[in-house]
Order: sequence, then C-alpha cells, then structure tokens
Amino acid sequence: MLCFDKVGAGGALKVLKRLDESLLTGLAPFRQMSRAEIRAVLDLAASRRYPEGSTVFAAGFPAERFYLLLDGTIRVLRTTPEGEQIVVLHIPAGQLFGIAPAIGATTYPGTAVAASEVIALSWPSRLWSDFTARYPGFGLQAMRTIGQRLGELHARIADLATRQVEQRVAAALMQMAAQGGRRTTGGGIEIAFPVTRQNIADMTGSTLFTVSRLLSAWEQAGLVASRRRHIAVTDPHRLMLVASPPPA
Amino acid sequence: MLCFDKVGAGGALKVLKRLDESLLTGLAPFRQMSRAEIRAVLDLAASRRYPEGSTVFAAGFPAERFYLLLDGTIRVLRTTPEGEQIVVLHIPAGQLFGIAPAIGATTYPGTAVAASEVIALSWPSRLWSDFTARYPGFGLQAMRTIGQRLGELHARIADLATRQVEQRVAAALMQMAAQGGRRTTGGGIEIAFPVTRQNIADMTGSTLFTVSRLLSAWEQAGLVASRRRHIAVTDPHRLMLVASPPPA
DNA sequence: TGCACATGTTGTGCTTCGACAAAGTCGGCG
DNA sequence: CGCCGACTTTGTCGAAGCACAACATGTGCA
Repeated sequence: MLCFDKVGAGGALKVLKRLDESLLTGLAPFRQMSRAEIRAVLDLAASRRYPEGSTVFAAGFPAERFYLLLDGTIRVLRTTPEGEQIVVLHIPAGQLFGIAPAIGATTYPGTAVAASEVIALSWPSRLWSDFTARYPGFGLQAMRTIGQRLGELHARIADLATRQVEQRVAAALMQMAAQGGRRTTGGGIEIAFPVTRQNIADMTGSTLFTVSRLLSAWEQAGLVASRRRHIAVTDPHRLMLVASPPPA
Repeated sequence: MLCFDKVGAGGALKVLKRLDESLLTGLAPFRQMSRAEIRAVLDLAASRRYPEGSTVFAAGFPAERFYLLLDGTIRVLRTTPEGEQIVVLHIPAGQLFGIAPAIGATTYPGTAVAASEVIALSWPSRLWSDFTARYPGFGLQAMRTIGQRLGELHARIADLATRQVEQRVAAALMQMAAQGGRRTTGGGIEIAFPVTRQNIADMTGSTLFTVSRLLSAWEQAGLVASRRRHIAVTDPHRLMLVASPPPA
C-alpha cells in the first residue's frame, strides 16, 4: 500500500480522497491504465507532504526520483548565473513533474518549490523505463504534458518579448487563475495558492513595485480583489482585455 | 532509395555526402541503430530542398509529417494574437523537427521557416509510433532533443525576464555563433546562416533600431564584424562579457 | 546600366518602468 | 499585549530603449 511519510491524518485523508476520485475520473497519467495496473504502480510510490516554500528538488542535482503532484501547486524556478531567480512555470495538481528521465536527462533542469502545501507521490527514476514500457498510456500522457509545457513556454517567450509589463502581469494572473483557480461567488476566480507581488514580479520579469501599483489600480477599477498573499480575479473578462487588448 | 524531390545535383550531392558522413559518425537520431535499420528508415523518407525564407510548416496546421534537418538552419517562429512574430529558437542541421507526434500533438505548435537554404528529409507522422517502437534509440534521441529545447526555452525566458536588451542581443549572437557557427581565420566565429537586424530584434524582443545601434557600437569596438545579413563574432570572449558581465 | 526595393544607419523626442527611499499594515509568536 | 519580520504601498527620479522620420547603402532584376 501507499506509505505515508510525514503525512498527518488530514493529509492522508486528502490523498485517499483524491486517489478515490482519480480511480473514477482518471488522473491524467493513469488514463488508459486498469485499476490493477494503477494499484501496482501506487504500491511502488512514496508519498510525502512538502510544507509551503520547501524545495522538492533543485536544479542541477541528480534526478533520482520523479513525482506526481496530488495536491497543491509546484513552482518551477530557474536561477540565472547572476543569482536572480525567475518563475518558469506553475504545475497544477494531477500532473507529473521532475520527469527528467523522460527527456533523457540525468539532472533536474529546474528547481521545484512548493508554492502551497503540497502532497506528492514519487518513484525512483530507474522505474521510468519500466513504467513507460509496461504502460504505454503512461508514457504517452507524460509526453503530452511535456508538449503542453513546451507550448506554455513558447507563449511565455512571446509574451516577454512583445508585451508591456501591464499586459504581462494581467496575462500571468489570468494564467494562474485558469490553472490554479477556484470559482468564487459572483463570477470571480480566486487563485488557490499563495502569491506575493514578488512572485508575480519574478514571473513577469518586472519588479515588486510595479506589480503593486498595477494591482492597486486594478483593485480600484474592480478587476481584482487582493488580500495579502492572495489574489482573486473578480472581472476575468475585463482583465483579459488588459492582457490582450483588441487590435483596434 | 532516397527520392529526391526538386533537389538539384548540388543538393543531392550534399545530401549524399552528409548521409555518408552520418553512416560513419552517426546523426544523433540514428545513433544506436544499425546501418540496415538506418537504410530501412531512409527508404521511407522524402527529401526536399527549401529555399531560404520558405515555410516548411505553419503553426496550427495538421502535423502530417516530421522532419530531419540535413543541411541549413530552421527558424521556429511564433505569431502572437496581435500579429507580431518572434523567433522562438533555431534548429541546427542534424536534428529532428516538427516532431509533434512525439508530444502527442496533432498540429504544429510553431511555424518553421528556412533561415538559409535547407535540405530536409521527412516522413508521414503515422510512421512515428512505428519508428519509436521498432528503434528505441530513435525515440530516446528525440526525447533528448526535446529536453534540450526545453532547457533552451527556460534559458530564453530567464534571459528575457532579467537581462537588459544589450545583454540579450549579445547572448543571442553568442548562441547563434555557438549553434550555427563556422570558425574564421583569427579566432572569430561566423554565423553560417543569414541574419537581419530584424531577426535579432524578433529574437530579443527588441527593435530593429536598437539592434542596429548595438551592432554598430560593437563593430567599432572590434567585437563583431557585419556585412549585410551576415555577422561574425570577432572577439567571442569580450562579447561573452557583454552578454553576462561578471558580478563585480 | 539603372531602377526598385530591401536592408541598414542615425538623430530627436517621449514613454515606460526600474531604482531607491520611506513608511504603512498584517500576522505570528513569545 | 507588544514586538518583529514579512509583505505592501506610494512618491520621486532617471535612464533604457521604443517610435518615428529621414536618409544611406547594398542587391536583384530588367
């Protein structure tokens, strides 16, 4: 069975609830796998809870394990030679991450930190080839995930290269809302994990100060509502217009 | 045998020479494959020449074929909703491209244009699963290529987010020199494919004007030499210092 | 040879946005 | 309760680099 390392009762319950659900709806990586197969794979997994802000793995280190994110959000960072760090992407619950073996890498290309409290399963990297050989659907889904991330990275690059800061920040908010969002009463979307202005600055290649100003302005205009470390998009439609204004 | 569609005598010779070489040194995707296997794969390929500036495939279209670049350089573009286009990456000879099937995509995520005259082999996408199933090394190398591109994209994002335009332009030059470079007499490196200032601007999220100014300044300082549409880095070491200045 | 067009250069504003300073607010913890 | 630290707000200043205009130069083609 699953071995719960340092997972409190609440965490374990959460995990089981999710797994239950997954057996019904199918967590992406397990689609096209029978329950027995999923069972077998889960038997080999270690489960672990990561408190907010903790590092799951760091760039450049040997890729000893690969992970499946059950709950929470992972932030993937990259540190420049100059020591500044920027947020490359966010990974939502249900996705694989740290899958260096899938791309023939032996070290992690980025650093993964828990953006919120996180629960993740993990397996030793040497099992990767077994898994993909034995369960073709597993490998296929992993490739799809990678493809999707490639697409996101392309889009980020296009963003950074062509848009103004204001549009980038709006786009970053929309993306986080789409990815880690919870509907609120009244048509708004609340971002489910903690975000500081500094985080957003790191995402958009901007500064804390500028982001703060923008959010204040938007809050006054009724586009967003923000508490400390938490942001909700109250008017997604108008914010989207800020992110990509219509040509004329 | 290979079918040469619209390849002139010179092109065909080039192809054969390269293939010959590849049988010796091993083109990346064919490593770990026997000569007979390579032969079999080549038998199914179409070969085609693309004049400079022509589009090999366009973003969003059905991914009907995947390609192996034999000669020349491919520029991968992405068009923003606003119609601006930016250069996402360059692909050097010897690599696979348009490998949407590898990531479970049915349409191309980007547009590929020939940065210089290009010769490429291609296969129908439906053969992808056959190839990877029959020749594991082929799939593995493809994954490595994708992994490498992911890394490059991460680096581009970090660049765009944290560096000044001057550093980005310098970094772009260095990357092109490293990737599509030919040594010149005197320790310099000439970029082997045509590049306009506009191209560089598209790569760095800058403008034609700014790039022109920077190149002029560098030319005066003896870091680069440029003819129309061709650039050589004459002092790679100093240009590298511009790209990433030492911390103190 | 000469024209047309693509490409590159350079000068002058002007906007955007980052740097820095200083102070305000919230939350946790002893 | 009160302190401390993390997070946020707001103001001023200045520079990076974009927009635009006008011109120069090279390249292909008839």
